[in-house]
Amino acid sequence: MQRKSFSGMNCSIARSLEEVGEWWSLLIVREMTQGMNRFDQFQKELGIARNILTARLERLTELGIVERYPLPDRASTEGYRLTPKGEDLYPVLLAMLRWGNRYKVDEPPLQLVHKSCGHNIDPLMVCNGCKEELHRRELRAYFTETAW
Amino acid sequence: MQRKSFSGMNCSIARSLEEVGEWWSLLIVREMTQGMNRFDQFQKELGIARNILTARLERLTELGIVERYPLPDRASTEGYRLTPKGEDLYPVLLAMLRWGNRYKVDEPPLQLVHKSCGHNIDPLMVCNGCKEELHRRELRAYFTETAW
DNA sequence: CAGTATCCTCGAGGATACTG
DNA sequence: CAGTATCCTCGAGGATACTG
Repeated sequence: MQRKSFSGMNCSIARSLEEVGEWWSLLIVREMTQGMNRFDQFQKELGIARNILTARLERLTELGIVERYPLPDRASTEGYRLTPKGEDLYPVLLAMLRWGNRYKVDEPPLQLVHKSCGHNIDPLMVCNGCKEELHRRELRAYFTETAW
Repeated sequence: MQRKSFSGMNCSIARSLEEVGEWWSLLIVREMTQGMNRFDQFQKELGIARNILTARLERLTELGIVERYPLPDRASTEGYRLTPKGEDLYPVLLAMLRWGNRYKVDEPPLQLVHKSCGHNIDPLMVCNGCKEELHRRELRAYFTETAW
């Protein structure tokens, strides 16, 4: 990103985008949530250029979103997997999945099932206090009015 | 995006990124959730180049995320605001805000308050059925295993 | 104030051949 | 199989002067 530094923007969303707001990053993370863990799997699955994949994996590793680990079956190589920080991107993926499903009627939306309760999932963003769904007008920012 | 078409990817996340996965788009949407509605406000607030802002607003409008509307106070010009489709990006912003707050300890995280219950919010992604927080291992995709 | 027009930079991404 | 190396394209983004 050749944009001027956005770290000074004091905005968590801008900072998040700085780390994973680039196309392939989130898709790689998605693959990892699906259990993909090897270079060629990502490459084949996503159709990404090999050099770019190398660069993305390096960056995600630097940022602590991805880590290497020894593959149990194949002694020679290491796989990639999400760190806790990476796992924590799951809600972002869910939110995007939901939105994408909702506004792309041309393709059948993918339905997710919650194993523990059996429910078809429409992921909901709720307040951890009252468990009510969050809507933007019901929120107030704590320190400033406009900066997130 | 000069990537080959990702519409064939059959992945809601990819399709979402296709629409708003570009840096400025989500930040513009964020500004709109904060009530910003005029060209120069976005430009000044975000520090985005004017021609780029024009392009982004056009694209967001084409995609049905943003719409024009007559400004009540100033008769001559129209403002920009989110459509329902645009408003529905709110959970995505919340998920990113949460993640950004969580992993950027150097800056004081912005706290959100839920007006209706007074709680400090840590937005939670829950199952709409059982209201339990969603974790990736508890989900099963309905049609295919790997495609989201 | 809300853009449009012009010109420029540069990095993200692609393609592909090669290597331990 | 997991990359690295090379070379290339092109569009996103910036800066800035101008206009109704």
